[in-house]
Amino acid sequence: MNNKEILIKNGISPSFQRLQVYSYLRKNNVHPTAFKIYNDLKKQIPTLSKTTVYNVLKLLAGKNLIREVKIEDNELRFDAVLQEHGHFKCSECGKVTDVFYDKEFVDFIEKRNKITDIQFNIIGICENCLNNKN
Amino acid sequence: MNNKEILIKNGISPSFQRLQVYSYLRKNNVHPTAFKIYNDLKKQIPTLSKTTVYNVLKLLAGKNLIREVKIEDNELRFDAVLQEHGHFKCSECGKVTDVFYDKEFVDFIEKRNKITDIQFNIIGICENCLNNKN
DNA sequence: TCATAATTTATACTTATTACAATTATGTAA
DNA sequence: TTACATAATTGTAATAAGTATAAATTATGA
Repeated sequence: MNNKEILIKNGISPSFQRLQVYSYLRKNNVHPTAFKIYNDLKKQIPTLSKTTVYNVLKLLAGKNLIREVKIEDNELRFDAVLQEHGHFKCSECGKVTDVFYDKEFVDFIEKRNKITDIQFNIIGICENCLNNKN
Repeated sequence: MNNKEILIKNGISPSFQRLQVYSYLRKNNVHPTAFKIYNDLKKQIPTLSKTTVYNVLKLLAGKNLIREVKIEDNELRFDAVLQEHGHFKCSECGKVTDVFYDKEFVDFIEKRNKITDIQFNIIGICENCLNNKN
């Protein structure tokens, strides 16, 4: 199923801009901010508006096609990998990588509460940056 | 060791405002936002400035006496419970409660990377709100 | 008491996100 | 095809959290 079909299946009419934003997120799996998405896509779509990007992101997140990722203040990032996982952000190089964790204790919480979102973010310095320092 | 002594021990001169903010966080373990702290304390300290609250919070966080907790956009919350744990925020009543989790896989990550902060936030509907609905 | 440093305060600024109204595109019935 | 209704996009202005800055106040120590 391609990106266009996924949008349609989720009740989103696949306009050009929506398809571009969604495709960008699925291709560039780097947890970009809204501004980065806007900035990168503007090269291909010069008329693109920042509001559109925010609208589309909100729409996609509402349909659970992407996930909002909150790591640092003033930057909401987005992720098209839906499998349950956390994130590690290197405070040196800024890269955000995925961290997959055991579901056991999440299941425990889920027994009594209704979970709608999990944000698991680890901030630190990655192996690569640690080595480059010495 | 009382709050004043803790501040001194961590190299923070215990001014009235600093002591008030720190004591507030230790007493009111509800993960308040900076604005809530400011608003509540202003009743006792009418001259209190928002900037002071932000300054003190930053100072305390820098000395690891409190932890910044990022759960939803546009609201940075603060926590004086330093034991490693996550948070569950009920999207109905807004309450934030603590969730303690197994350290095993964090240790795994720590073997190769340097961890400076962990943000583990679960958003959902709490038992209480689920029951009240029916 | 006075000088100096530390702290607090008020104001202005930055920046991510949202609200809103105007414009443009799209799909359908005549 | 045309006209119209609806949906989508755009640009601008507003909102609000957090920060920078500098002035004012307070504390400290000789």
